[in-house]
Amino acid sequence: MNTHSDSENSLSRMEEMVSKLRALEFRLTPQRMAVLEVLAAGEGHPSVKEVHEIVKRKFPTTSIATIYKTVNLLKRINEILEISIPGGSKRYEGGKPFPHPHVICIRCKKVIDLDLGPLKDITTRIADDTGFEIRSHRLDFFGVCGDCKSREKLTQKQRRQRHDK
Amino acid sequence: MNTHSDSENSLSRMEEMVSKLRALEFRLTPQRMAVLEVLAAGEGHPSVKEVHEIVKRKFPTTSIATIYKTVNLLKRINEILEISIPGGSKRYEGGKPFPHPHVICIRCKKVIDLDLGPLKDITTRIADDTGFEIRSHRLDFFGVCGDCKSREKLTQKQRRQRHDK
DNA sequence: ATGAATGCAAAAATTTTGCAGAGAA
DNA sequence: TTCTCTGCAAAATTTTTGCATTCAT
Repeated sequence: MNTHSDSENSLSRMEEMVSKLRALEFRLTPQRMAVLEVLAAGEGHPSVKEVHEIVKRKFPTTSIATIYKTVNLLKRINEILEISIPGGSKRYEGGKPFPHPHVICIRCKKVIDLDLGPLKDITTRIADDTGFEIRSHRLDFFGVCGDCKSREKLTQKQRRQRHDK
Repeated sequence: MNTHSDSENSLSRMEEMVSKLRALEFRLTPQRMAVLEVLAAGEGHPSVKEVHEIVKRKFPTTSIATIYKTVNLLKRINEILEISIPGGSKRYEGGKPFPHPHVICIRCKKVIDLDLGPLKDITTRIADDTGFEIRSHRLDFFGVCGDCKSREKLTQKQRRQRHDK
């Protein structure tokens, strides 16, 4: 683990986000800062609802519309990454706002970052082949995480026992 | 192009889907068959709404709920692939019901299939690294297609002219 | 002071669900 | 005949939008 560089990272992500907003002359309201803090912390991959819950602890009157507006703003200026989860709501990631692969549990919707090399070669080839101007990509793997696998085995065992009776 | 093998492909996809449904003892209603036909044809990547439009031509009273139910059934038994489009509704593909890469236009939401090799090696490594049992993946590239690029250039030119006046 | 952001409520958009009746097996 | 599927309407989700008010700059 590397807690030190993690907090360094969140600090700098916070600074980066704030600079970008300032540079583009967006206003730094308390609610907006609170959203930034949640996403810059880089802990997990929260949904809008989860961000809202956390922000409301500090500013209880914060509306979900404000969270949506802020998250969409941050997405538009490429300061957060949006991850769509089949069968779940969208998740947001401020720690690494560039495309990178994930592993997603189809049971508990847990999201884990992966670190493969960049797909630059493939991207270039695809641009050449299709005439698209490629701007981003997503590479996500879906499966069942260790925890949910154990739970499934338990359930199977229970089911078998029930049948055996 | 290869129209012959295309229609062969849709024929066999249709047969495959029907067999699968029969094997699992689902009923082959006219509405269900119509949905199958649309998706087995493998033309494009229609949304539920688009499938509904087409099915209604033959069976005008078909409800959108039936389309949702059928599409979700086909997804569950792995006979169609679901593609989530950021800023758009989900799309479905019956021609190639296994994970494969796409290029998606972020302007007009056009979807094009790609044919890269399988990601088997990567998948195995990820399973080993994360303890996940990997069941599927998605690899999609986002960009602006040739058509939309031309349109954007036109708009830019118009904008420039307006400013130059 | 000025214009942008907030909060609220209403509206959209998408998908799911319950249930009575129709129809495939 | 039986049990699944359909169609309809209602509900649940998720996200967007309009507008008066507040507030950052």
